[in-house]
Amino acid sequence: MANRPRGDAPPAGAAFLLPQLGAHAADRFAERIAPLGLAPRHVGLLRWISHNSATTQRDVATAFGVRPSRIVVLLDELEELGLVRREVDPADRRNRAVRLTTQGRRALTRVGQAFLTHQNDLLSALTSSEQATLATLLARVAEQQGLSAGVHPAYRDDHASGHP
Amino acid sequence: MANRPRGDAPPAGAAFLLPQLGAHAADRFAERIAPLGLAPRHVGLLRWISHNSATTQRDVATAFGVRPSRIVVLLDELEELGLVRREVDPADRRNRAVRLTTQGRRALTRVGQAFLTHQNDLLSALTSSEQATLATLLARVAEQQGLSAGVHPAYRDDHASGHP
DNA sequence: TATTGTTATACTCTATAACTATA
DNA sequence: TATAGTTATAGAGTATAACAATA
Repeated sequence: MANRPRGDAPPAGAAFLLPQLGAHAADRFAERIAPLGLAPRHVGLLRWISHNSATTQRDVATAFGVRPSRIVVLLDELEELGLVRREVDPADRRNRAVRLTTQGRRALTRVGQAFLTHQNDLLSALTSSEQATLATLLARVAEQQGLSAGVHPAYRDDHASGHP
Repeated sequence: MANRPRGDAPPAGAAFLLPQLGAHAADRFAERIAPLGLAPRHVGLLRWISHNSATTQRDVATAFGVRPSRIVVLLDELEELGLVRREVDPADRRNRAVRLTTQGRRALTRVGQAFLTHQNDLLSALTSSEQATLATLLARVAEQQGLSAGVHPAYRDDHASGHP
């Protein structure tokens, strides 16, 4: 697929390679978890829920910096797969306590395995010490650019601040 | 925007950072060229046209591995901006010879400047020798993963092979 | 009949805003 | 009235397929 346009010396710097490789990595990972019925956008959410049992949807939305209605859709999909449960909070019936099901926990384990396989394959061109160097350099760039460490690009949102 | 979900030790390996930083880099570059009326998906096309004057749209589609109708839309946008011209080939009136206008050449220059600024900012956390190391490592990963050097992720397509 | 380019249609993902129910 | 969650609507971007013009 996609031959290289001939007759054009392409830039080979990191700034050009990053979007290319980033999209590639995301695609490969997506392929690996697709059989589980999951997409990358679900993974961060699953992880969050597994670590913050019974959070409210509002909390999730705030934590990821997205609108509540976005969370609704994602949770619908996860609930459809039986990986997540919404329970009305008896104390304040407006709140939903979101929890992982047993299936959800199992799915998260499989996602973790898929990620390790993916990682191995993606970086197989490099020795482990080179992989570490790469990770360090990327982490420094990420930090300087103000990227928060745990947030997957799938949760980008424009609403950022203020009024809905 | 998008706080880091608390209580969760995030993976910090290259495989996790790549999609995150790749998306970030793409977004930042997109912001820089947006004032020109351009998006990342236009850039590779502009560059191709500048190096292969009077190509046919079919050739472009083949080179980028996308369907011809995709090229139509992109060229419509570039023509709208006055950066590109389609000329009917008198020899075979089915073909359109695509050329950069003077404005198109100027735009491409500005895009190049924008890219340099972008690159400087994006990698400012690293020394130049570290930037070179990063580029080398990324290039090796890209090559092993079968990524062709000149193709921007904006041109990904699923049709890959065979029959339309 | 085969090929180039175009148009029309549909689908995915997400953002925005209106709405319901609780409080 | 204010807040949690939901539903409805709309928009961007792209894939797919039907189509017209030309060969």
